[in-house]
Amino acid sequence: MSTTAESTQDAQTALEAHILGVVAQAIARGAFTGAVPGSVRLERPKNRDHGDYATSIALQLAKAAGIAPQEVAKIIAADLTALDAITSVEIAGPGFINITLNRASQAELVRTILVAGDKYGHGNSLTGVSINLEFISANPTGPLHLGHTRWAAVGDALGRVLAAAGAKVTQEFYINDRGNQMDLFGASVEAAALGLPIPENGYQGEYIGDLAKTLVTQDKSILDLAGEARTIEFRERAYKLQLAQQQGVLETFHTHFDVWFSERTLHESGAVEHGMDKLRKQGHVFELEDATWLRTTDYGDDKDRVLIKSDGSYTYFSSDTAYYINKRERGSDICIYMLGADHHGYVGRLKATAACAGDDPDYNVHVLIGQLVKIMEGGEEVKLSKRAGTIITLEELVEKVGVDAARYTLIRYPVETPMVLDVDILKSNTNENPVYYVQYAHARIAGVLRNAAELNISSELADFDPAQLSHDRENELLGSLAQFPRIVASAAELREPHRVARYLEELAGVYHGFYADCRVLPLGDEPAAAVHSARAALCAATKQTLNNGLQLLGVSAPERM
RNA sequence: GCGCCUGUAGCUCAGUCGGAUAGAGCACCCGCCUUCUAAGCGGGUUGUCGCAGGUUCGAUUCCUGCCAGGCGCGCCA
Repeated sequence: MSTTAESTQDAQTALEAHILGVVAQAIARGAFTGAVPGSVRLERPKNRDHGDYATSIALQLAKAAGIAPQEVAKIIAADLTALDAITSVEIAGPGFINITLNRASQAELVRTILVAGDKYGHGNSLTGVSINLEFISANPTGPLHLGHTRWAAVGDALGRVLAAAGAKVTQEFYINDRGNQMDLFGASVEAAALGLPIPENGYQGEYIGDLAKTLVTQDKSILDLAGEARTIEFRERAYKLQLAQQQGVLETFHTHFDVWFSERTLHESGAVEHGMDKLRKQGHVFELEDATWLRTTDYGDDKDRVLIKSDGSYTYFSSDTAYYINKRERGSDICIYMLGADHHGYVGRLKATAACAGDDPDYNVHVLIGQLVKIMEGGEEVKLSKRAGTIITLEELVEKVGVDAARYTLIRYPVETPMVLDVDILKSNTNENPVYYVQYAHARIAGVLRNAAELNISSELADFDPAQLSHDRENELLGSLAQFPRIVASAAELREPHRVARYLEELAGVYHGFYADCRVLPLGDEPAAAVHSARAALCAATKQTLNNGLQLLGVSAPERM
């Protein structure tokens, strides 16, 4: 194996390729019969007695070979031992091949990590792919609530993960600033300002009164207007205020958007007509009972969808289709939608819309459906209701538990998990939150490295001797650090940023174990030795990896706690 | 009725292409600070992986059916 940084960075991949070569050779020379597999997968055994890596390839090949899996394993194992980086190869159980690597060669990973710095873990599996990531997309008619908050955290983290995998990511918020809801919103604020009852189905929250007050305080002359002009003015000004409020809250939540896309502009710019032309040319638009429809049933939707109602007005769906086409024309290869479970019925029509536009719905459209978040408080489920005033806003959650804990807690579960947040635990017992476990590991290392610097213990690569790292705990830590790049790659590929959080918890645990058993700095009058520098460098590499991982989640990596 | 999601320890939940004795945190019990952060470490207790079949060397994982819970099926947005 070469000693370049690149091949070291993914020693596992190199080893997998090597084993595949060995298998291919064995089959070629007739050691056993069968087809050469497409790939060989190594896994990290749960039990450390099973070596650093294990593969079940012999079990898979045994049937075609017509001999016992153990025999196949023996043939493969015999050729593997020739590799320098491999210390031992053992056959265990029904035919697993367990591989133990040379510790010094594994320790070279420290060099890889420190050279890569904040790029460690980044890859190129999505290089050249342009991804539009749309999430939250709330009406600008009120504060962001808990459902939005889950997407704010997960969406932003996913964007970071996709970018780390090499994709060109556009994080986008679609502002639903058109239609009945906006009108009701404006009328509600107007009514509040005038001291009139809120219109039927209008917005009831306290914030409506606050908005009204703010608007009147800002400019009393708005009350001099009359009729429709006044209603419109309230709507427009309240819209601006509410949107700015959402934007401000998201900024403090470290959730970034590259594009704030207004639904209105789709109509004003002619994008809706343009989109419809395109669909018409593809031959999927038809007229029925004075309405204009898109034949989404051509592509698996349960029913066709109306684009233009019989009264001549456009449906929300028409905006959606135009928006999709617009995204694609702006250069996005893949459009990711993050929707709540109450919108899962949209998947079919979104995919069908893409197909109607001539795209491949399996590639160009990816819809993530997030289950709703349940809230427990005082041992009871809090029913979220705008009318009853029991919605929990993003702002409130952050006030209660802080940005880091809120983001981390929401990110660490797969979105299809209907999660239950116990506000009491988050409020009263924040130490139990795993985010502190991970952050503490980072802060602990920072402390060690500060002390190392005072003692003139180098954690620099120039003084790094990989042969010093041979303790089981060091080896375990190196093994865990080595996983990071493929964790990031799989999180990106599967669109599951929670994998990064779970990995960080594991890494932090492994570090804490190392810390307990391996003294990094010299004790008392003990002279500084090479092992201290090596361990300090290992600490620096771990700190870098934790930092990179937390960065992907948008959670801070504190130097002190 | 049709469709999507979920069902794993007392609680909250991990467990991508099927792998070895199914894991973590919390909770409970017992140890560990006269030197690098005890927000930590080590040990112990806790399971019909919803139920029943099927596929195979092997199923928590894949397939089918059923049960339970959540959500959705507008010329609303």
